[in-house]
Order: sequence, then structure tokens, then C-alpha cells
Amino acid sequence: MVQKSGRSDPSKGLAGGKSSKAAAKAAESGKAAVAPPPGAPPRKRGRPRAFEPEVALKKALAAFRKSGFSATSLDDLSAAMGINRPSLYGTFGDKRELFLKAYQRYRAETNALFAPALDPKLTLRQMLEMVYATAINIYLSGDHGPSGCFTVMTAASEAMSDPEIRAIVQKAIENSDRTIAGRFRAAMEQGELPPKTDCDALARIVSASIQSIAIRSRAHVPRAELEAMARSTIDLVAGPARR
Amino acid sequence: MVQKSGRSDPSKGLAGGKSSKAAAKAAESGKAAVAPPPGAPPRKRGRPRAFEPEVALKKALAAFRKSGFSATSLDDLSAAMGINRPSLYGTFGDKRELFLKAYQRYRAETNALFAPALDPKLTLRQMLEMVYATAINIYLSGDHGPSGCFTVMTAASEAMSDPEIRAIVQKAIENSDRTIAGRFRAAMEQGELPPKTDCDALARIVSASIQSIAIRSRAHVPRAELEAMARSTIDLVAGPARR
DNA sequence: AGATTTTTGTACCATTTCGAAAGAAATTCC
DNA sequence: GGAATTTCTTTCGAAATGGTACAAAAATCT
Repeated sequence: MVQKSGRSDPSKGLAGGKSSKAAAKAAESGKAAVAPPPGAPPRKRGRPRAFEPEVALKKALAAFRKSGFSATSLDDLSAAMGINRPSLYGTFGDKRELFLKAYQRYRAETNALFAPALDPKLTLRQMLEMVYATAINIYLSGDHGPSGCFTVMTAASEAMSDPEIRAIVQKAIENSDRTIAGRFRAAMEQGELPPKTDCDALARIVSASIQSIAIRSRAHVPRAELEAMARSTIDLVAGPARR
Repeated sequence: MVQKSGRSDPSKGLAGGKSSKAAAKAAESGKAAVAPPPGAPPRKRGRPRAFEPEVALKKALAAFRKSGFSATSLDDLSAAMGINRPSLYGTFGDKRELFLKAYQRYRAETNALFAPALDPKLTLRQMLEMVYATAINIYLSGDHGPSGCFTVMTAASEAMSDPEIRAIVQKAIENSDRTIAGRFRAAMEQGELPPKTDCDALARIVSASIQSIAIRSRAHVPRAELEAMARSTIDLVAGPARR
């Protein structure tokens, strides 16, 4: 007999009252709640959104990452994102669409985080060290324990039944392999590696070890062990450390 | 207005009639439906089971493997196992217990499949070849597409929220690392590897590549690529093939 | 100010899901 | 053959789930 009306959360009332005030203040005090882009405030016609889609999507991503697609209910999502179901549906579509959008956001976000490590001016070893450090930071992040890699853990689970998700997972894995292999080839051409090195094979090893780190992080393997694994893999594929 | 009574499946009637006949026949014709163990038929007192718990558990394992814990409903399980919910509940407990039992069965089953590869009489290279071949066969098996590794894909997803499952996943990963490392050390002591090889590091690489193969199999990476990945990893950790 | 448009908040619906109760069926023990 | 026991089948029910309808609210345009 637990009625839905039994919510004792006062935030809705506050939010309703605050949103109008916040928007009004935004125009004068400059502290916008919706963060209008620096130069272009062509506001739309109707009632303004009470949330920023970007941060809501970020919350959704965290929720999906925590429990996976099926175990994350729309109630969970709506609570985590701080918006109610109709708004969610209106902005992001149904649950699956939201999942896809969250996944795309994850890919863009992580690609951006890995970008500095792929600077061609770095040595192979420096690049690998940065890649592993970035990966470990991503996989160990999360307010509710290490959340692993979305591609490897969350999306790959759905890849079985959803061809579209599967295609994205394929692309993500392939992209990882290809990017790292390219970096290995560059290193080989610059004499950092012996001339006939099998760069594709080494790249797959690096990819695999990163995936394994994602899995292990989810099993709560301590950070030090993950870092040790990264170091030993680097030594194996890039030659032992010079001293 | 779809009533539950609308099942047009006649199997229940047949099953009911058949089970009595089958059991009766079993006693005389020797073709038992319940497969009494070779030497010990101390049948229990009440109505006999109409299913073999072992094969039902196998079906449950396949169902969980296909869709994961949350996305597999008790209806799915009951349909896949061929037994109805109350029997399922009475035999295996609730959904989570069934999941744990299925996972334990998976571990036992795969351990048995890997056992021949770990024969100490094999060379390191032979052992690795057998291990990868076994893994690929396991991960690509499944009536509904490649199902990957239960530990890596299915259980690791639940590991986030369920400490007991997490502990099993930890143990599974650690066991894999340790077993392979032991085999590497033996090879090193017998001169198959240079004296100061970092066996733990190599073992983790092998573990990681196997996990990556599981992930890739689920993304429908073709078998040939998985095998190529196995070969190149073997060459890397056990030295290139002798000819 | 009033019309228009977009979003929000509440309530609701149909279905699914997990779990359990109750009686029928099948077997062994006496 | 009858009592006891175990399992099977049917059915139910409470809660959760994904999704939606509808009116109030908050903004812009005229």
C-alpha cells in the first residue's frame, strides 16, 4: 500500500520556485543556472529547462555504469538525473536511446581524456605510461566504487542482444587497437623499436591489458596492482626501462 | 486483457501423462528419464522430480549468460529450464541463489575443460595453444551467438553491487593468474624460458589476452581474428615459434 | 496584457516481475 | 489398499517497471 504520493522530498517545490527566480537572476546577475553559451543566447520560446542536459546525461551515464542497462530503472535514472520521467523522455527519448546517448557521451569524454597521451611528440614509453594512468583513473572513478569501462563492462553486456550497441563496441575496440598500433608503428619507424616488430600484435596486447585492468578494477583489485600490471606490460612491449 | 490461462501449449498435459509412464518404464527398460546414478538408486519418498537438476541448471546458466542477471526474468528461466516457477524456487532458491549456483557450475565446468591443457608434461607452448583453443571454444559456444566468459561479462557486471559475486570473480581472476604463472615458473625452471623471466607479469598478460578474447567474442569478432590474437600473444610470451 | 509555445509536475495505465499459496498428482512406506 | 511425503500445476497478489495523458507553470512573441 505504498502510494507514489508518499514522496517527502521537498526539492520539487523548491526547484519550481527557484527555477523562475534563477532564470530571472541569470539575466541580470550573470550567474545563469542554465549556462547560456558565451556568445549566443537565442533562447527558445517556451518555458526554459530546469536542468542542463549535459549534466543530466552525465548523471545518467553514472547510473548506467553503476548497474547496467536492465538493472537501472527509469525511476533510478530520473532520481539520479534530478528530472522527472516525462522531461527525461521528452529530452532523451526512451530508455534505450538514453543509454545510447550516454554511451556516446562516454566515448567522447574518454577519447578526450586519452588525447593528450597520444601526442606524437611523446616517446612510446611516455605515451604508454600516460595511457595506462588515464585508463586507471577512469576505471577507478565513481562515487559508488570503481566503475570500470563502459564499453567493456556495460555495453558489451548489451551487445549480445542489441546489434547497434554491438556495432559501437566493435568500433570502440577496433579504434583502440588501431590508434595504439599506429603509435607503435611511428615508434618503430623512429627507431624506438626493432624494425620488424609486429605492431598490431603489440597493440592488441596493450588493448587487452587495458581491458583487463577495467575488469579487475570492477572486482576491486587495488590500484597498486593495476599499476603494477601496467608497468610490467609496458616493460614487455616497449622494452625494459632505461636507467 | 491477455489472460495467463491463454497458454495453448499442450506440453504440460503430455508431460504429466508421460512422466508417470516414463518413470514406470525406467524401472524395467533401463532408459531412465531421471538417470539414477549407476549404483545408488535410493529413491526418495515423494513424487519424483520431472527434471534433472543438472541439466536444468545448465539451461539456467545459458539463459543468464545470454542476457545477464537482471534482464533474465524468472519466466525466461522457467521457460528455458523447462520447469515452472515453484519447482525452480523449491530446488534452487530465489533468482540470486540460482545465479550463484549457475556461476559455480560454470566455474567447475570450465575448470574441467581447461584441465587437460595444464598437464605438466606439455611444453609451455603446447599448454598455451591448448588454453587459448579451449577458451575460444568456450566463448564462441552458445545457441544464440557467442556468449563470452561468464566471469568477465556476466558476473563482473553484478560484482559492483554484490560483494559475494565480487569475491568469486576475484577468486576466478586470481586463480587464472596463479595457475598460469605456476606453469610459467615450471617452464622457466626447465629452461624453456630465460632464468629471470617475470612469470607473474607474463601470466597476467596471458590472462588479460584471454579476457580480451572473451570481450571480443561477444562483440562478434570473427574466430580467425581471435585465433590470430592468441598466436601473436603466444609468440610474444613464449618466444617465436621454432621451426 | 494576452496568445503561443515549451517544459514541468502529478497522476495514471498496462504490463511484467518476483514470489507465494493451495490443491492435485505421483511416489514410497506400512 | 491407505497414509505419508514430495513434487507439480494452477492461480493469485503485491510491487515495480516502462511509458503516457493532462493540466499548471514559465518563458517569448505580438
